[in-house]
Amino acid sequence: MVQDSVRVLQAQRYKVTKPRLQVLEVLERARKPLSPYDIQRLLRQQGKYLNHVTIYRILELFCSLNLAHRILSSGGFVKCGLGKKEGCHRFMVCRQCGVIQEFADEGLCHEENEFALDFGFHTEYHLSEFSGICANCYRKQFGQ
Amino acid sequence: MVQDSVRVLQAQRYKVTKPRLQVLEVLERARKPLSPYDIQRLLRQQGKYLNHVTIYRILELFCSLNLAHRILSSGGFVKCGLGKKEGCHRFMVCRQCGVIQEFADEGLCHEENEFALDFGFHTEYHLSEFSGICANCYRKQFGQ
DNA sequence: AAACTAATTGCAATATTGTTGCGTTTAGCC
DNA sequence: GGCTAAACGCAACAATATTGCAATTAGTTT
Repeated sequence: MVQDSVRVLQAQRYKVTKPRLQVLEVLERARKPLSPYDIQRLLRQQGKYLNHVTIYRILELFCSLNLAHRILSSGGFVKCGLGKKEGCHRFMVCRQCGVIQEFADEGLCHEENEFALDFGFHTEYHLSEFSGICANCYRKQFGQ
Repeated sequence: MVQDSVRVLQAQRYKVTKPRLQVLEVLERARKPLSPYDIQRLLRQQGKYLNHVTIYRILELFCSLNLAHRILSSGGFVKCGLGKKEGCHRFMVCRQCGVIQEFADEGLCHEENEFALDFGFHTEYHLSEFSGICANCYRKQFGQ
């Protein structure tokens, strides 16, 4: 999975540096929104040090390349699934375990746009975040 | 409109103070997302001074009473339309003039929940923000 | 209308988060 | 191995947010 992101970097002539790989790995493993300072803390626990400025800049780059995305409700960053269409990001955040899932659904996107258009609003970009209980936590809590 | 909010405060035995009224009025008039410090600046221009801590606390209260809502994409606060169902806030933010419109749509909410449920995700709360061009700006730009 | 009291506000100090400029290091290339 | 632009680290700073406590005030009671 990290390898996919590396290919995107290379394709755009961005250097594949140690800091960038480290941030990718942390995001990959977490599968939860991490703030820049979260990332710094996690790396420090592995004996690796990155300056926070570096982390900010790396995350900025990743977002611009759609390798990462910012979860707005918490401010944290998550690794993006690749190949998602721009303009429609849908995240489900489990309030119990914090795990996030990313989805793209053409149909729903279209309907949302139509809905807005009924009010004369021309949507260019929309984001939705669902907060609730993920399948895993639900099973644990209520049995299957 | 401010009067509606005042009634909510009174109903819950919260004091109707000068600072709270001032914040309500600023939010009411702006119809755009304002950060705590935006609010402080705007009030100062009217010769009124509020400590930023006070503003933070007032906004926290307003959000808990559903009198205000935080727009996540910008971090600003907007005055809520009253009587909206909890669990479904939908905002359209005009990227040109910044104006926001709030909507509640049962049908769309339901569909989004169903969509999530297909992935085993039990939605409790979801928020969407649409960014685009409002009816007004669209008309100005492209004629009616 | 004055006094009372709990809620609210202001203040000071501090913590957290985010940004900028510049010198040093390093990845990708020859 | 050396070259060079890109990337990183550092220092300083700016903006945003939080906490504890003393002073004030809204709403009530007398």
